[in-house]
Amino acid sequence: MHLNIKEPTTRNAKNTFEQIEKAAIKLFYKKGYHGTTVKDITSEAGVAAGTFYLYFPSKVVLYKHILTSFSHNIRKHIAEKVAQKTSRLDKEKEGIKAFILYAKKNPEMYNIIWESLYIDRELFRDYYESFAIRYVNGLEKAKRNQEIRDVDSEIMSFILMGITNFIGLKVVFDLGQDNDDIEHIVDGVLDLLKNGLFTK
Amino acid sequence: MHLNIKEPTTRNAKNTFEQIEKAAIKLFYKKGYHGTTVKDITSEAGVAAGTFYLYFPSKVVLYKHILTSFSHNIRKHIAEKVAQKTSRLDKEKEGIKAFILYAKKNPEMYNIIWESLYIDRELFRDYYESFAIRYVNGLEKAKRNQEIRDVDSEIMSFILMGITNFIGLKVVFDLGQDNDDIEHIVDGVLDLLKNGLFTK
DNA sequence: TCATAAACTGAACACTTATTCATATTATAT
DNA sequence: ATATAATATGAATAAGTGTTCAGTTTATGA
Repeated sequence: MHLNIKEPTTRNAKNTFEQIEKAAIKLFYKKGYHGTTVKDITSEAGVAAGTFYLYFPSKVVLYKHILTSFSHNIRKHIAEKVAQKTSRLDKEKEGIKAFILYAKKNPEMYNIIWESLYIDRELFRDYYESFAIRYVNGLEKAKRNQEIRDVDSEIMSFILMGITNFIGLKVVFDLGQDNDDIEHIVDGVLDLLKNGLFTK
Repeated sequence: MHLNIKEPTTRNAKNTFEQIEKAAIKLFYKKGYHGTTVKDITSEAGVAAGTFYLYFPSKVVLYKHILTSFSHNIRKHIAEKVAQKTSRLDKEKEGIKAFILYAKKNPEMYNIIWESLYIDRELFRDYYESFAIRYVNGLEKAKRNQEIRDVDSEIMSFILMGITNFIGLKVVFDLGQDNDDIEHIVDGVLDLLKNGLFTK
């Protein structure tokens, strides 16, 4: 996917570029993609409207650029954290924890990734489908090592993505209570993965 | 929440009203709220642009009306199905199944409910927070009956909502494979709730 | 120092779109 | 049958917004 973004060369230009990115992330989060005008972005960034088009050919390209960047960062962040652990249980725990902490620190991520469903449905599909594929690989490996039971990996990957996403949603939007005790929340998830929900 | 919708009285007017609703659901699903114009809706409904304003004071009010209606219907549908079962395990299974089947039959629901995050964040909050409260009540009762383990009900309710939502997402958007075998998918979820993920 | 390129400006343009309203048609009830 | 209310029309309006561009400022390198 070529976005035709003009990368800045000089230091000043790099700063302008970054100010525009930063302003857009802030505003897309706060007011959504459609609720944010190019004027809003350039004002927030402290530059003139025309400056926007020195770097980005259109508003939607800036959005895609930010989405791609977020998508990249969250994956990388989780992968790095998970790689430090050896057992699948520890990997799962670390992955969930990393996701939630990242979401808490970057609350914009949610709005921006989910909003892709209403801006470019293919991006949305790609994001979750490729995330799922990665997950399936990890689960298959764990199955071979007999660390996890003989589950349908693809279904399980969507289950696990659903859990982390909705727990993240709870934390980011502060739905319900006790959203500061991340350890407790992660333990709650791990408890289910270890012991199930029902009594025997 | 008063939407100031003018309910139609005569039979013909009722038909017009419904055509507008139907057209809007179709188009909001296909092109999103912002991608759909009032002209689009009235054309699809086969009426003139001005007719829209006989019934709805604005485009956003129509959206809220549809969202409220969907939100009502899905809850009622699940509640009815769940009420037929006695054990918590059967209730959970039936609830998940009902949600997925409803989502498959009404794929518009997803777009429309999730899009509320970008149209009226309070509606989004209310939807998930009240859904969670209902869930918590059910889980607390099951805990008292010792049908489920001593889990944090609120965390568990977001876990369960996340699972059903993302499994629904998979089915509706046909992500990955085997999205026609709903029984198999539901069994996959129940397997986790019964036995957890990890080997002992 | 000075020529050249890069970066920036902001008013103007072109287009879209939610909403209004004067007018016309259709249904209802007496 | 006819007055009245309900329903419908669609062109006009008014406001907003993504994008362009001619002109200006700033940085660079020889």
